Amino acid sequence: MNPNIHSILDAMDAIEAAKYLLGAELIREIDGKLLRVRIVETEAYHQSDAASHSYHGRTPRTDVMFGSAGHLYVYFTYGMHYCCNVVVGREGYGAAVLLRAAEPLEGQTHMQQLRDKDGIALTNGPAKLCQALQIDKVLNGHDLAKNPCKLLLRDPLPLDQIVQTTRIGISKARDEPWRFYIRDNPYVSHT
DNA sequence: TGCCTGATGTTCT
DNA sequence: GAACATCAGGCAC
Repeated sequence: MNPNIHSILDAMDAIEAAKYLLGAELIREIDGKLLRVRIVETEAYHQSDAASHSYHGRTPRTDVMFGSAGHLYVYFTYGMHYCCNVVVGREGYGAAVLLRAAEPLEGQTHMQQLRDKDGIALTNGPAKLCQALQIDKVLNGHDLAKNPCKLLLRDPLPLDQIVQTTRIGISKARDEPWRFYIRDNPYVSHT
């Protein structure tokens, strides 16, 4: 049974949650096919973070980020890519954890078809992950306790398996060490 | 291996 | 009208 992800994530700030989500599984169901991945890389974003979408306040776009924890915040970027975040923290505070990379556990064949790629390139980047799991704006605001996209929390990883570094792919607040990944995992996008 | 660039939509100023 | 939490392909070294 999936524990209540809403109450667990509601009680965490983005940084705690970014660490906690490492090792968690994302289960996506598409046309009866099951795709399952293990999250291996995350980034924390919150309201007092200049690189966060919520930094400039609540707008129609960032609305779900300010909503209740345990929901999916999907946004479109660079004209061609989606990225997905897990909303965390209490309602009314704009915080989320960007899912940057994951390790396929089940349904690789279907992911290959969606991505037209194979191997590491399947899910080793935020937009790649979304493509492999067919996550787009339709799922923006989706409740991760429900099908067709569920978050399955796992026991927190031992701290010596988690690497904490500065974030990548952004221009603001580059120096904040709010990126986390699982040590020695080949699917981590950049080390 | 590593830099540079093009593709391209949505949001906010 | 510019910025953007990106990716993949091309070319130089």
